[in-house]
Amino acid sequence: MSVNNLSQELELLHERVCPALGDPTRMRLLYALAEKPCNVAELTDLLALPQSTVSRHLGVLRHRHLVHTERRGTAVVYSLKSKKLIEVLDTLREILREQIQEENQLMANLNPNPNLEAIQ
Amino acid sequence: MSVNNLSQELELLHERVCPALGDPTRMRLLYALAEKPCNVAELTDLLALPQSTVSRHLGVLRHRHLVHTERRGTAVVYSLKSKKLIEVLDTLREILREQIQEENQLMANLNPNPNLEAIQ
DNA sequence: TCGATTCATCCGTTTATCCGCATAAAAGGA
DNA sequence: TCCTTTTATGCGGATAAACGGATGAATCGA
Repeated sequence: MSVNNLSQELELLHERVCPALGDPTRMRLLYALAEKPCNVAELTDLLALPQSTVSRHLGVLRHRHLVHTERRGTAVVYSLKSKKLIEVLDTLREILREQIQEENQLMANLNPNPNLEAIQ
Repeated sequence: MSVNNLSQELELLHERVCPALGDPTRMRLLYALAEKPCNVAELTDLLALPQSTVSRHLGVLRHRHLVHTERRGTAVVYSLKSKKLIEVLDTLREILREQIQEENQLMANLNPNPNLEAIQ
């Protein structure tokens, strides 16, 4: 398979990689797996969500080859295939933090001393 | 505003940053703006899509404060607020390329000499 | 003030995604 | 073989997102 132009490559990216980042539950799963490999039951406990929900989200990651799976008896152990998704998530969190900081700055300028006003 | 735990932060990320990466048209817009600031008409030409479609996608980026806008007469010039989104996209493309390479490897193992077979 | 230009938004339609119960499928032990 | 444990999926309903034509809003020049 080859990718001929940017537009086509981004289409592929949207199908095959981006869905990993499109849901907060999947992001939590990725961070959990970055800590250590886990089976579905462990992840279900950790996230405190129904098993079918967790399995479905893991399926999204698995079908896109973003995680590795290994059967251990009746259990299936999931692990992260590449740390790069975590790098990406960390960078996105930096962007979020910069945004929030910028908002706070704006608020401070509009309302120089909110505490005093709230007290009095 | 403050973020107390990972789960909550990821929820915020999903609302405020991830939508930028959730659509191939928006990714194209981000790459276009990384080259140089553009107004909507220029982007509409570049992407060869209806103006309303382009404007709507720009709105998604603008409402999340991921791009800067400046009115120039009747035109509105959009520019990228941070290069970090481009870094993220580039890393995602690396992940995609690794995936594709891995698939090709698998194919090669299953079918050691596809060219010969195709010819003969 | 009146058109022309440029952009944002409204609207109805279509498509995609998420949820979780219920159930199927896979594996192991009795 | 039958039961238990663990995981994956079928299904229907709810929600969110994308699409693009039509229209509204902002700005400029005449």
